[in-house]
Amino acid sequence: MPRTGLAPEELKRRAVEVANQRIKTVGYSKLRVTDVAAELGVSHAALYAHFSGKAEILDAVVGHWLDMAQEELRAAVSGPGTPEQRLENWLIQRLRLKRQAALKDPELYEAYCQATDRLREVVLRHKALWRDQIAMLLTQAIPDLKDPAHAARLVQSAMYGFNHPRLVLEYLDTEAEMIEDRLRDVLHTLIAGLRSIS
Amino acid sequence: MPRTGLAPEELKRRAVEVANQRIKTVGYSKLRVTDVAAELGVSHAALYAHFSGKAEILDAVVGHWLDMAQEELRAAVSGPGTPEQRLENWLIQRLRLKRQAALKDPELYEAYCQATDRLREVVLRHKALWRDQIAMLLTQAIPDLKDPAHAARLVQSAMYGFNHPRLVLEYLDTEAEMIEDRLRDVLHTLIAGLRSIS
DNA sequence: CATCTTACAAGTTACAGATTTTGTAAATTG
DNA sequence: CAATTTACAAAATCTGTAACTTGTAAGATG
Repeated sequence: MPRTGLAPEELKRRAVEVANQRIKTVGYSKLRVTDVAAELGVSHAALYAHFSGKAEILDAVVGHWLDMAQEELRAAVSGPGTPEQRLENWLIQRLRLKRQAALKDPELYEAYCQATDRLREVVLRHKALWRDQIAMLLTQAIPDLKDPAHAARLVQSAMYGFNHPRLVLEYLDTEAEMIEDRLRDVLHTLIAGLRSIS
Repeated sequence: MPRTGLAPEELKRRAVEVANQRIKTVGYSKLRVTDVAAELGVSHAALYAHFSGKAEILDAVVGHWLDMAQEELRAAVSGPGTPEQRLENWLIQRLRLKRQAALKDPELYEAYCQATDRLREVVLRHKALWRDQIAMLLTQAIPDLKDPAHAARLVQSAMYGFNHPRLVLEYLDTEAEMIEDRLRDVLHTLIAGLRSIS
């Protein structure tokens, strides 16, 4: 019988919640698993029964944040407008979410940047997910598209300069509208290109 | 009369040369203006008569390196092939130069990265120069292109994910061919798009 | 009198020892 | 016996201090 009176899953959930909160308040670099454990009222060693280490806790926090973002993006996919407009919306929305996160919770965003730098599995999983979404929208936007997966990778490559977490940070003090206009420009030119080639 | 027996310009040239060499050997972060001065046989304060500070020396080193790169790229512009091929060549060449620099002189490349991070004037000047070259080649590749400057900015935006100094570093252990193929893909799709819109 | 040196304040880095933190294993508890 | 704790080694971080660097100013020199 667990002395915390919590099911393992519940404890994990709470640990992630506490870690998330602490990153926001004390900062990413000062997150200590000792403190998280203390706040949960257990010894730090107890957490090692549920997480393989600090990295896995961080991954869970970042994963949770990515899941939230994923959820918000779903709306753009099934929203109104032509497929091309929806793809544009989706890409713009993704960029805005990152910028907002970087402004509102810089420390949490830093955790995401670090996870990206280290190519953590959480981030790779979401990148693949995003590529699938782009492929789907592209297929709708360009009916006779030959290789959606290839085209999606192409679009993602061209968008990397707008979407890379660190570059988003770099542009944070640039007018959002200017960046979004450029993104749209690149996207529409690419789509025109893909249409003319198909 | 200068007690070094050197004209100001000559001393500046030598200082940059020494700084360049020292970055390569002892590393960017360990470059001391004291050491540069010592190697030139003058007191460190003497350099402050010629440079406004350490940053300006670094800028001169990076500027010199960028000028070399610029020189090497000129060949691609006036090389053989269709304008589209020349543009492709030029972009690929630019990427390769960076990758080679990052591999061969990592510390010097780090200086360049830092200069980019801090948006030093040297780097901005060269970015504008590059954009002009792209605009020129685009004009040749797409005869009835309406707004070459705008198109060049578009291409540069889409290429940013390939060309940003830090991202080049990030991809350093990825197969060059794979990245170059993606770059070509993006470029040709953009050109196809620009053609179909014009 | 332009060029350089010495002298100096303010800031930065280097380093060594103390303290914390991380992660593991053996012991404990319900 | 699963969940947790205590105990502990290894790694990372903090702290205080000495040495070094940067940049400035006042003075020296050809």
